[in-house]
Amino acid sequence: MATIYEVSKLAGVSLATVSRVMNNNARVSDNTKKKVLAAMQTLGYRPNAIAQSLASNCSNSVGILVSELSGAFYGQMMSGIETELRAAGKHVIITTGHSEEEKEKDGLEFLIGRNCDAIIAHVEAVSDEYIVELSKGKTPIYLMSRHVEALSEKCISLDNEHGGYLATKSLIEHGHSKIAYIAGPQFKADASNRLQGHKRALSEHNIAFDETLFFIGDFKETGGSEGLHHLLKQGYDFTALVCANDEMASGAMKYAREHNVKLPSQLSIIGFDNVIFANYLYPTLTTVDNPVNEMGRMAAKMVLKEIYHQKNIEINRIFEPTVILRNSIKSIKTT
Amino acid sequence: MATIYEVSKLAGVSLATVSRVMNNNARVSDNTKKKVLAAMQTLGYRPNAIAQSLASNCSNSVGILVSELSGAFYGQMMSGIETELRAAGKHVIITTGHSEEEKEKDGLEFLIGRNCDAIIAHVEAVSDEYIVELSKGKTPIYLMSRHVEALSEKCISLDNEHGGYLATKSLIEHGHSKIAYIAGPQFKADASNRLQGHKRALSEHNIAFDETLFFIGDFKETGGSEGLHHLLKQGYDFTALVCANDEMASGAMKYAREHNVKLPSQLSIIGFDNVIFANYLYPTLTTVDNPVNEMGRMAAKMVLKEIYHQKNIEINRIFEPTVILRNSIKSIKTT
DNA sequence: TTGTATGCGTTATCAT
DNA sequence: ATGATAACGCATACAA
Repeated sequence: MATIYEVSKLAGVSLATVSRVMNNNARVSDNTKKKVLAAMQTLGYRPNAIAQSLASNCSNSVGILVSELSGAFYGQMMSGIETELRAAGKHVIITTGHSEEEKEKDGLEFLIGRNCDAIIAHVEAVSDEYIVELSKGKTPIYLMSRHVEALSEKCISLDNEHGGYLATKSLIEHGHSKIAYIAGPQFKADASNRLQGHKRALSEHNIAFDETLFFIGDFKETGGSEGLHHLLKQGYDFTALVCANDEMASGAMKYAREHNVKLPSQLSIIGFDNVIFANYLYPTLTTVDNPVNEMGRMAAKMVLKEIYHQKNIEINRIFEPTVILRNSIKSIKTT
Repeated sequence: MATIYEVSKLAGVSLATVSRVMNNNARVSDNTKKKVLAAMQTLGYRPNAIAQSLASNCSNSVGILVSELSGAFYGQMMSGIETELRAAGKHVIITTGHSEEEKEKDGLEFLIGRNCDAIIAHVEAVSDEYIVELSKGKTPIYLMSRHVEALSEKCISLDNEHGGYLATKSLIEHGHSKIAYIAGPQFKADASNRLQGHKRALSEHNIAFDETLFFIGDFKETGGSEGLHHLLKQGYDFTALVCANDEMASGAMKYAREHNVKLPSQLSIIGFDNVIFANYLYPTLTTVDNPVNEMGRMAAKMVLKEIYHQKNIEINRIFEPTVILRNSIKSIKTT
């Protein structure tokens, strides 16, 4: 690996001059510039980003922390962030938190230690206080899908409560009143907010929340199948099911088919997130759109504007969920 | 951000001593160790990974390059790599190549510039020569799903040709002989190898390859629906369809349903990759298992063994595809 | 066991 | 316009 020193020697100039042509921020005569460029070429010189970062205290890279690297939801989010940043010549350093407090902290600190110019995090296990404390450091932290009051201008979130409300309301408007619910892990704010919305829709239509029609899953396919298994085993009847995300909905749909529950004639299902494959399930899944990809792009735009000082960027911090009607809900006659 | 210098001052020792307790590789008296630890505590000291990396020429992090951050395939791969590495206390720096030569090079050089101890890459657009050249640098490069002769001991790959062969053979064994094929982008080695396998299975059973039953898609859902649209439009008849990956299979399945082609009675479909949701489609998708997650883990193990010198690790560089029989293939009578 | 001094590859602040 | 030289925060060979 050639260093800037070797380049300077070959070009017959000083270190400083080489550095100048690299960052072309200062005047360098065309002649010497040419010599330096040539030297770089023949040596196959590549700047050492680490050294640049240490000296300039700027890494031109932003850290991303997500819970998992797999899963359509996180994929869309990362993809949105990266697309926008990459277009601006910035790089992304991704790591994971696995929804565990220690790992999230570890990941966050790793990112800070790597001198990221900013961090975009989707954290679920660490406390608000911890985040606020960390935000006092030199690395700005932006939060995805989470609202922390003290950091509200750095938070991008979906109105999950409203989404949960819409999902259940949609079922009610199709004539359903016996509605089961498979929730996500309640320590996740997304999950608990969606559930709150569900309860609001219920009470607004004078339907009592029924504990026996309720199950807490893991936000994965298995959570959906286990949930439906549990609900069916109870023997209580219900005509509709809300799943707090699409993965669980797909698991429930599969379980239903395997146990001869006709979809949607015997059971209507609505999911949440509108991940890509929701549209490829059978029946195609009616769900609540969660524009994660756009939210990711927006997070990226925020750091582009606030950290890298790009102009003419419109910011929007709250995203609204919308119901995507497909074929997994059947209308039933109201008596 | 407190530095090692401030810690040393507060603890009343030298820089070197602080450094020693951090890396606890040299003997330090319990007493002074305690003092240093205490000083770190009260200052909330966090080592600057950048500086460590510059000084030690080791970053304890490995770079990953994938084409896309979204998509079940890449998700499984990244996840496998990260799981294994994280368990060993190493971090991962992920970036993308978007299947474009310039971006892949850019990503690779970014990773090298960040001083990664090794790189695990899934590159599709850069040439073998470029990779070989890059491998002569100080950063070892491991290749996922790609075989480069000169670097064969650093390549982890699936026998895609065999997989393609198995897929078509499976259809043939179910009595099909009119078999259409929706391929992936042919500049991708995976895609072209799978196609080769398909042709081999065909010729082995004396079935001529028919250009009219062939379409090249984009490895995404849209490729599958466009492909089936194209094939159906031709008016030629076929009873079975091989899709070079599951996303395209799901797209084709959706298109089939929308155009009243009964699955699997009128059309049998087999996919490739066995991504998670293949098991949640309807009918559940018969496909060729591509153990990307395990392959990711294996790549991680290779760097753990060869770069970080961990012992007792078994290495396996070639993975075999297997057919996962589900419900998307119908047996038909052979005349 | 502990401290001193030097180097890692850049950027940046001075001069010239 | 260009060249010395001091940071940047840490690791490490060498001394003590």
